[in-house]
Amino acid sequence: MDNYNPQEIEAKWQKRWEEAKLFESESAPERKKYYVLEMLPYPSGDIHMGHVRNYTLGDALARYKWMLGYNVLHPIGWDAFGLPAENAAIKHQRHPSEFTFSFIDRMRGQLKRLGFSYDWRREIATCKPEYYRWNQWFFLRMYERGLAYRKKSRVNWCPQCETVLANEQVVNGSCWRHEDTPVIERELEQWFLKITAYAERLLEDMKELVRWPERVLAMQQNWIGKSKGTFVDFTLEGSGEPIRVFTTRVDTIFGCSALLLAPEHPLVEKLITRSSSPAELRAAVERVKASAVRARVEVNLEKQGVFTGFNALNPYSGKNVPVWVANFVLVEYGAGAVMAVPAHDQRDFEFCSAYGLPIPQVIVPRNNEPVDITQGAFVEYGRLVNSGAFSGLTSEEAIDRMTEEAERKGFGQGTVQYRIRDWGISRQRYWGTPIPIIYCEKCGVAPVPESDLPVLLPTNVKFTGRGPSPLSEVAEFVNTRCPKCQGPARRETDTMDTFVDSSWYFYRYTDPKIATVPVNRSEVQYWFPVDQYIGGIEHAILHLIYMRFFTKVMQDIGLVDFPEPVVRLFPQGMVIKDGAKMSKSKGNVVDPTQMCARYGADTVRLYMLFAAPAEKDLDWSDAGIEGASRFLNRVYRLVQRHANRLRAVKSRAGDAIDSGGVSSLTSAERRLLRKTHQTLRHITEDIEGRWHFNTDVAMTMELVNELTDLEPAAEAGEIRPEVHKKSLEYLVLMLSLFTPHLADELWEALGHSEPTLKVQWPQYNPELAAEEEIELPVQVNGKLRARIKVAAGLNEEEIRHLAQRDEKVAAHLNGKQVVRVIVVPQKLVSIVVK
RNA sequence: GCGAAAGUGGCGGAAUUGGCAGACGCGCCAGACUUAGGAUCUGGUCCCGCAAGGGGUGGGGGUUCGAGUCCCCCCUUUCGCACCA
Repeated sequence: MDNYNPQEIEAKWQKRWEEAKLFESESAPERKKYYVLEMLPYPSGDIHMGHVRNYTLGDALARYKWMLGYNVLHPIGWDAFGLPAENAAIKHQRHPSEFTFSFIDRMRGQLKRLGFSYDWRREIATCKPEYYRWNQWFFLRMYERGLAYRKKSRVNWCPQCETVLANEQVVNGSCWRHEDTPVIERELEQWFLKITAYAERLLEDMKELVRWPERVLAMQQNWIGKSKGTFVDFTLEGSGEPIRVFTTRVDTIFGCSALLLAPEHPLVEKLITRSSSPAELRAAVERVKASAVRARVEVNLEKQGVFTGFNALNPYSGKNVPVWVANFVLVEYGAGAVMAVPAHDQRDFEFCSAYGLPIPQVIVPRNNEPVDITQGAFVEYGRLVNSGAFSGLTSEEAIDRMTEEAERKGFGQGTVQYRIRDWGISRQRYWGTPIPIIYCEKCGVAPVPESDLPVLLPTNVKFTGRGPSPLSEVAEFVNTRCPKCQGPARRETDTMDTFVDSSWYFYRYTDPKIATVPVNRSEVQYWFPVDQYIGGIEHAILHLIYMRFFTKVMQDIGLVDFPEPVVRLFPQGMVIKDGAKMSKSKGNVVDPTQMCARYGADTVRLYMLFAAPAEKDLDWSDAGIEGASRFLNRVYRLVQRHANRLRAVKSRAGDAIDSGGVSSLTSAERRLLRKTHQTLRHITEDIEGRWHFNTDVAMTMELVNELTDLEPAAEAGEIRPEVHKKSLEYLVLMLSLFTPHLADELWEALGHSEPTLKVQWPQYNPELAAEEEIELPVQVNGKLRARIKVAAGLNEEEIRHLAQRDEKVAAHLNGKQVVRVIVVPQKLVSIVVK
């Protein structure tokens, strides 16, 4: 018998699968479909273990659904635009597309070496004009609808990337790609997508996402950050100009002791001009502003502010409060100004304490317990005091009534505010989708006509890594004609954030070559929604919220007729080594390709599934993969030992043995079939539900142990060949989800000609899976005293007697009074004595 | 600081609804085969104890016949958010 040779087996089956076009699927309205989607990789050079884990999970699911008879769509592609290729271009003075396409070729080979069941005909690369022209198309549609707009804005700038970062790409004040590079702020004219217009729908439609993990929804909810409150207009003393503040606690407004403006608030400049000592005030405001900028990067910076010298009138109390500029007030949220209520807001408390402003209490606890507001703010709801006509109301009542009054008298209104900001997509980079906009001196901003798409990236570009965007230095690109007046004009030279690419790529897979529209409606109709999406938790907010946003826009422009693209989401854990994320700098990277060369793809895949539950982090262990390899060797030898003998035997499928003629089985056969069907039951139920593939693998190991233990019985004729073969076949079919090459090899050895993917997933037989004799533990006063063996169907009364008659149990009952006997069917017996 | 998740042998992890804690694998120990073993096979392996027995799921309390699982308090770790008014 030959030894298990994964290299040979895997090459053989990959070739056959490809020749048989095994993983290619077409829409077929009469067939039930299943769309398995995995997050597409960035072509960074090599597949890493995180990808392998992600794709191994998807592959097991896809294979399972195939065997159940579904028409399965299982595609892959490349998230091919992005900074690393451009940075490499700067370093090596070669074009980013060279790196990108050679990396794609290399990584495609690595994925193929792993034998994943992709329909490679559907492969896409987002950096190809055939793809990115549709990014431009989407941009134009959004522009028409006012969803794409330009504004001058303060942006996060990463000095390392030399580009703008979206808010969500800033992690703890640093660039998400460069942990040690703090972002700085810059003012730039930028393109934005109006995701805020969809805030409510993004929130509302979460109700449909019942198969998404709670924590992802919680993160998104937090990110959208809806809060209900009231706008209140204070009046600037002297000029009478209104100053609007936003508050969620209008009930506390009688306790307001100052009005605080963000340093960037437009009124600040006016107040400086009108000030009696403008120079001094300007300098002070600049200091506050500087500390505010720092505070956005650092944490817990001290609250600072400066009094402007002006007062404003509180429309409820009729009292004047001083107007300050404060470093912790955000200009872009709410109204850019807040009322400071130190007794009932902790931040205001800290601020007012620092500057000696009064701290009047206007809320008392409902139960009238005293609170000490000299130590900190009382922030809970309660009952109003010292609040004029509103005194005595509860906070809830007061918020409603006071908001009503503001609306009636015209100095404010109820409002809903969101934390989410519009999505800035401009990047001062080359390797991305050009934004299809032309600037004409006469006509202003003009969108590129749809018939002129795509706006192609020029190829003759210098990558210096310095100065403005590379595109702005390519005259042939920049200089163009205005689509309206045909006069000379300039092109937009910024490119799009690559999150645009990944917001709709999964639609393109359904018909990746269609040249007339971004997505083929009838194909989408058939394949959507995505039944299962698998990927890293790190995309919980960014990618997964942009993707939802895009689908809603697509719904509005009539491309699709549903609001949510993904039914089920599974975020898998990271692959780590020695407790840390794998990274080149730490030198703890394990290369999947090397592991394939050493152990074979099946071993790598099995280990990925076995080492940890799929949603948890997986700590790579060299000893662990050895174990997986050893197991597959055992399986190979086990099946091959019997293959010759059993090849011609017809396994008993669907006949008396399977359909419940349990009494016709020998006890060894029963034992074997029980384990077989228990394993099948476990795996079937687990894939449909929990996704603890580690326990599925463990169960197949137990089955292999059982098959090994029963070999003497098989040799002695206590297990008929057709039963033995049946069990081995089921083992192979179950393993085919995890280790498909080995499974197909063994399936062939057992005398079959078709690949396991074409075989129907077996159904477990509950009667065969059931235990006939159960070992019941017996507890006396909560302590385990004995185990009794009883027939599975025995009634409670008989069990009760058997338990008490047991020798060891009786010894503990001796001389005591039995108070209670609890029989839990199938589980245990608990006897309480006094 | 706020929010979420988690804490089980030497290690990765099982225990799906409150019911035999430690499945399965790694490691380790002993043995078999062997010129050899980083191959393979067999047996053992939570702790204390010769045993009977006792203890044990981060710590402390509680509910229950019975708690890894439920409740309260505390500790630790990871992740997310971090002046959002």
